[in-house]
Amino acid sequence: MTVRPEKPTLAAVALRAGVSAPTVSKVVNGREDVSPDTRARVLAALEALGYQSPVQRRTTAPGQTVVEVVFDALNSAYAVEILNGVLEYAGTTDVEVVLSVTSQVTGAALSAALSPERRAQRMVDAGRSGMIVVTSAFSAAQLHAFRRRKIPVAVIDPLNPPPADVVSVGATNWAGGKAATEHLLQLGHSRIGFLGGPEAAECNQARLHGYMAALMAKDVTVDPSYVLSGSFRSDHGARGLKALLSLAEPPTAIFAASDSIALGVLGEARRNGLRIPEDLSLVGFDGTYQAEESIPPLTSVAQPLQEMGRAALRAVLRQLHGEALDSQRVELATHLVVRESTAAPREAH
Amino acid sequence: MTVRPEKPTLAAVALRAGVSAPTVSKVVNGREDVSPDTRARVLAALEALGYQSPVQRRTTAPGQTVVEVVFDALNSAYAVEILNGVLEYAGTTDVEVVLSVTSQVTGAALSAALSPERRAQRMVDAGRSGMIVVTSAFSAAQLHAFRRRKIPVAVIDPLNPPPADVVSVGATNWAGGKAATEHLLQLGHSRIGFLGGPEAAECNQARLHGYMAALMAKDVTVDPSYVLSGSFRSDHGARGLKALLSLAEPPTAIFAASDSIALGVLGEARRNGLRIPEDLSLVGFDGTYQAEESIPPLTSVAQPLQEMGRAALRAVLRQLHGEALDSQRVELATHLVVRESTAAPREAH
DNA sequence: CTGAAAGCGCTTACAG
DNA sequence: CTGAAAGCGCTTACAG
Repeated sequence: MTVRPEKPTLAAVALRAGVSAPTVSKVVNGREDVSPDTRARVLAALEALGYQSPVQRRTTAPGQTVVEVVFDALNSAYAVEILNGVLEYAGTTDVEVVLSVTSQVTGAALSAALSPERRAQRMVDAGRSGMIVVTSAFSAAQLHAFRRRKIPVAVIDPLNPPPADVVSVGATNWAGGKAATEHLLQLGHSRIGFLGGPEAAECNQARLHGYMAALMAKDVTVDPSYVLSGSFRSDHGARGLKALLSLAEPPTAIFAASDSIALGVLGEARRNGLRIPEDLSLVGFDGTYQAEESIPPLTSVAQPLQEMGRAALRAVLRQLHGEALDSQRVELATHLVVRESTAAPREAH
Repeated sequence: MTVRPEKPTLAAVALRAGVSAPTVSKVVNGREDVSPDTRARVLAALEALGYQSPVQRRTTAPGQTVVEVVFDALNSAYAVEILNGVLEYAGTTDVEVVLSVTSQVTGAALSAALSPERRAQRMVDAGRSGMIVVTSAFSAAQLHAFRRRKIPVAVIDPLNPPPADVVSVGATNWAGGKAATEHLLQLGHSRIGFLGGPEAAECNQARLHGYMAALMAKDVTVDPSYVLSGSFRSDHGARGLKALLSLAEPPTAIFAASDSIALGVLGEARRNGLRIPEDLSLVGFDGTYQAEESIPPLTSVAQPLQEMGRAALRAVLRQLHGEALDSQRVELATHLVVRESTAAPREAH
């Protein structure tokens, strides 16, 4: 827990502020009968010594470790798998998991209204031992505010690049993107489309660059009209396929940067009478049960999502206990799982 | 919060136990130097007065409402939708959501070792304001222990019938089962199979009886070999279809008691070259995005899962605030959503 | 093992 | 407004 060893007392604050203990007590408890001048001096001393009133301390359960997991939304198998990993490790380490979701209308409005400092202070007051932030955009100022209050944070696949000193957990996205594309190249495809997630997301960029690296290694030129970033949701897959099919020379294979995107492609293909894999090969990313259970089962780059959840919690607990981290960046291996959505192109020679 | 108005002091406990305050202090703090006899008397007095040590009180954040949501497992769209409903309402009411899952190996072992009383006491010590139990089997003794400690509980679709005085939230399962079956009858099917969830689960029984009611209303005899209960997971759907197809006269339509079961049927049908809906009509239950995104999109009985989550939290908060409940049983409406997995049977006349 | 006494951190009631 | 004094709930150190 590495807290200030000597917990400051009311008397210590009083001494520093040059007032009596009862006066400090009044300020702490929000009484009115204190002169503005005295109040200011006491507040300064309170802040300087980091005093916590019994009521404040009450909200900080000592001994019990509470980690808040923040998702932008809990609407994908990807998110649920990560959560399950966190929960599993939390169960073995007696850690409480508080769950929150930022995309909720009211929640978002509320947190938007809070300054980074106030938000971080809220976490302290609520007794959070640490935080895991998944797929959300956190400002550097916010992450900094947490650090200043000694709340360990780990981010998983953040939507924006985190500051260098924040622990981040992810998968080998570049290698995964490369493996997916190489698989399609090996089958004989050369017109390969890429349907990506949010352009700013680092994990998406890595997948895109893996895709480009594989193409360039085979001297296949990257056709910019084949690359469509947007979101990890299935509607992007449906719209993306529509756009690709309207090209003069549509791709014969698609690498989708998430299984959800791939499922959107699958649905749109069906509506257009395109068979998969006969007319179009399709590779997804994530390797959730969605890939396994889809019809046809999806070739996909599997991420160890549960392991990522566990790794994030492990990193938070390590920081909390003042242990050294092996690395500020934990990167777990992806691997291509070939199922039935990929085959040689029809016009292959 | 309706807590005991006079919070009991160490001195009061000492008086009742006939010992001095320091002795009670030792017992509370787990010191060894107390005779077993004295310890027993003090513990009895502690229990009788409901004394909480400062450390215990510290874990009970006053003002902050913390609700624990307990799932047997977080492995279905059904569970995730309910959770999202809870989270959404929690966000608007400033309630903290602690998440736990009982099916985890370690977690299950741990809670199995705990007596109902100790488990309930843990919840009190951990400062839980209330609990929402989803699809889990809780013993009457456990639910009783919570009630004795004034922790409001709401159960959603419990695996075992809860005691009459426990608030339960569910959907109109009987009506939903009836609607699904009537839809198939109307299309001209008369050989309709039922693939159900756990036999003991009340929601499953209601769906089964709705199915039977619809058949009986049309004077269709219920063929017992057409009714296969088991689990809500997809593997039950795959095995169930296999079993039904091995019958001398297989059904021409199947009502699956969950979308996951239906997806299992879909996969197995595909492996057997059976087209849906041409060769076999299929109705699911739950109406999650899985039904919407499957190929073909699944006709399904939609449950208002998010609303169920919200209703459960609302019921917990009502009890917490000492407000009267409209009903011990909240039952929300289901409705049939017809998509593309149902059609008239081939040999219809 | 037990508890009278001292002490700690904080709050309350009130004199100035 | 301020703080000396009294008091509260609990713990600690130690005599018996």
